[in-house]
Amino acid sequence: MTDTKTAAAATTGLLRIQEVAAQIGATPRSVRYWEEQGLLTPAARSDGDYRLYDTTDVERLRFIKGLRDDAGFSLAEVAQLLEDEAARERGHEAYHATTDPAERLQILRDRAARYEHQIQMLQTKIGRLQTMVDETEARLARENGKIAALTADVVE
Amino acid sequence: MTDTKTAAAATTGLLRIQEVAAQIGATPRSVRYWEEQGLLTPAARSDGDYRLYDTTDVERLRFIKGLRDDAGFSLAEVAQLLEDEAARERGHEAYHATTDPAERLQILRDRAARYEHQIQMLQTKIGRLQTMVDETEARLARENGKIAALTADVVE
DNA sequence: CCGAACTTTCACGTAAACGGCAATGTTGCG
DNA sequence: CGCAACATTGCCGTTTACGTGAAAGTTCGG
Repeated sequence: MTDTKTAAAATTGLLRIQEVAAQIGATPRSVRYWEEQGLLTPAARSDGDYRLYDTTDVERLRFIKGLRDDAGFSLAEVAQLLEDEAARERGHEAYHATTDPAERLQILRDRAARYEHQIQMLQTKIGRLQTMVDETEARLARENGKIAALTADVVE
Repeated sequence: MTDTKTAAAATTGLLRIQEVAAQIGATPRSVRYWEEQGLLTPAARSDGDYRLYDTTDVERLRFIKGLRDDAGFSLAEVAQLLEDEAARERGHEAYHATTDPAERLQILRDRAARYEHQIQMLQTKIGRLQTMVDETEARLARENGKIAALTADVVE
């Protein structure tokens, strides 16, 4: 049977720091540090001031972790990439509910532009890595050439 | 006219630390640190114990820099990837000149295997980055969908 | 309502990857 | 050979990205 903690999480849809940390493969300390550096703000706080995260938070955290571990960006660079996306999103949430379509469009277009920028950065990095692969493959081919020559020698 | 320093470099084919550092876009300090961490050993030393680098050293340094800056590997990981390639190469240089073809083949195959391993690592990283690109593109598509819907609303 | 487990903030500690001296030695054009 | 420019080996300082308690508060099943 699911315990109340899990049930509470199920009903509210909010997770505590350890749960999200586990989900993304990080430590609570890291998550707090990332918040300290302005990379995200938990969706809510409990009565006792516990950090509570929703699914978009988790998605964002996952992205942050990917940018750091996989792409090798520094937290400062990650901050740049994400800008204050979260702040804007929350800030615009109210906006979004009340303002006219033109405003909404602006917000959506901004977000789309940020995504495009992120894709750009990632692809630039992929390009550099691909160059390294190409160079290494060239070296490999050279070695294979030598190997072929030698084996021919040996056989002959 | 080229000065004697440059001429000396031209005749010997060996460069001093500042020159190689400039060529690869690093500082002499970094290059010394990398050496300290066992990532390479300069081809030679001058009478006065100046570090002297040859072209394979430069190639190696460039690769190290790429692995760190582009691929985001730690120096420890770079060391793993390169193993003690340099040591082996220099150690085998004599071997290479005297030993039988079978020995030579072994050396060449080892090197080829290391290259293949390096390519593997790099492609794994590329894969992870590509995944991130895909996810971001999915988000972008969602935003574009919303944008389309909204513009339709506005137009209608 | 109690205790175990979890969380909070604050503070200090640390490993990695250098930067920046200082004191001393080396190179090499003039 | 003399001197400016560069190099060498220490060694300490710095930044980044957390780790590791400490002290106190919160949650929640029993």
